Amino acid sequence: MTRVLLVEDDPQLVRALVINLQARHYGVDAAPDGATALRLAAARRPDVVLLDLGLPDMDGVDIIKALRGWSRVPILVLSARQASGEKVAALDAGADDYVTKPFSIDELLARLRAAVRRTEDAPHAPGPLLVETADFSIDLIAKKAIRDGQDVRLTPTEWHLLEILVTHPGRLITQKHLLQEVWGVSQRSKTNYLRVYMAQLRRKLETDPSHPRYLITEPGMGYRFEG
Amino acid sequence: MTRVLLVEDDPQLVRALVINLQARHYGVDAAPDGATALRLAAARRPDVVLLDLGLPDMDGVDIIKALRGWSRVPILVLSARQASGEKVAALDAGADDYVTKPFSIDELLARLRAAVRRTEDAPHAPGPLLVETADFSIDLIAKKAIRDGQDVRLTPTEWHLLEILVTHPGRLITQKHLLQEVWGVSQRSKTNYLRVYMAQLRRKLETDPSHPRYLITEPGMGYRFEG
DNA sequence: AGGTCGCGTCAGGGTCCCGTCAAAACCAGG
DNA sequence: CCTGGTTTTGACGGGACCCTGACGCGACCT
Repeated sequence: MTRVLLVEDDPQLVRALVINLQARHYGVDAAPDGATALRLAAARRPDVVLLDLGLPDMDGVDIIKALRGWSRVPILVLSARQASGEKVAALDAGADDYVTKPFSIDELLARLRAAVRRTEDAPHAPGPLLVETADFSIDLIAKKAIRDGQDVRLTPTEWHLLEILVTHPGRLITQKHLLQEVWGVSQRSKTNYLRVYMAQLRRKLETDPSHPRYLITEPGMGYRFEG
Repeated sequence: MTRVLLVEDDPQLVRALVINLQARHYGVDAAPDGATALRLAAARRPDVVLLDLGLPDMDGVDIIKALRGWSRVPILVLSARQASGEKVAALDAGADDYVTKPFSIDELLARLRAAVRRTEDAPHAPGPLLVETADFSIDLIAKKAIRDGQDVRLTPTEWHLLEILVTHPGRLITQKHLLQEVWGVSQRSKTNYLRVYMAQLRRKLETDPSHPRYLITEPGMGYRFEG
């Protein structure tokens, strides 16, 4: 059974959608706000997320980013905003689709089927929520790094960088990609950023920062996390 | 470079989109009708398809079905029809997204980025992503070479050269082509580059570098990778 | 048999890249 | 306005990488 996480604060709309979804044999969890949504997403591991952007407690784009930090679950955004700027922001933050209210229920269901179909075709194992090594462990949901039983304090930039690396274990990530993702620039002239922050991360996580075991440099190309 | 196949019969819209796409460094092929579209899709293997449903020669849904018969390339549908029935039919036939005209160009580009991003994360075999031999194996997406269970460290130039050879197994690659691709020069006077770097690669990958089994020299012509 | 051409090998030097440190600029909260 | 933490710079030393030229060898041609 396909499990849907419905994130929506309007009880009336929730009721209507739940009825429709259950009639099509989807399993539905509902969350009225962002905090609940993130908690449920981690606990229930839905196959697809329906996300209303107009939530009381959090900005919608932040929810998308938070989810994308550890999961690649398809995200369909529902919103009353028709402005293209909103759409672009949500899609670039990692959403898969954007439907403006009011929408046809048939269309929504078709878009939902399309999103689910894609993940069936390419059965990517759902990303781990906890990355563990012999020396430290990274909790992607709680956004915490733990080393020798102690919490390691990471700044937002450090975390963003680390997140990209550990969610693609073994993969080489090019400097261009990292700069684009974390700083929004793709100029090769600012590789100092990378050098400084990689040094920070190694100092905080590696047992021997000058001979890193996990955060590996590939000269001239980029960096890689070895698990 | 990301290659887009644009299927659209309105020359004015084609022109506008081509300009916008090329400005963002996409490679664009254009097809004015369904038959051309299918031929180009097979010949050029685009990374994403922009498909107008209102073509002169074929029904749009049939084009989607024909494509889906052999390819999972993301398909973004453009259409003037707002009726949800059309959308449902297109999406259920295998389309990934459906944008109604008139659309904001920014939104279209954002949806296109979203579609491309998905395939990057889960690369569904545009070729073999893992090249294996009896002595070593090459992981093309992680950019890693492994020999006897050990990681082999390759420099950017070495990797670039190796990548070209192993992605065309058995094929002879001319010196001119290799020089052009890796060093941007096609002068035959600099074949020393090739000699030096081929020697490096053999030393790192072959069990008997002076009698290579995989990285074969074709005297006077070029090199070939034997799988 | 001698010559030529193309290839493999090696080592040195110049250049670019990376790690490191520290100071300046920035920002949010009190 | 001040303060602590964070991000952005700049400078520097060491090492990795790329280019280059020289040499030897074998194949092929004459």
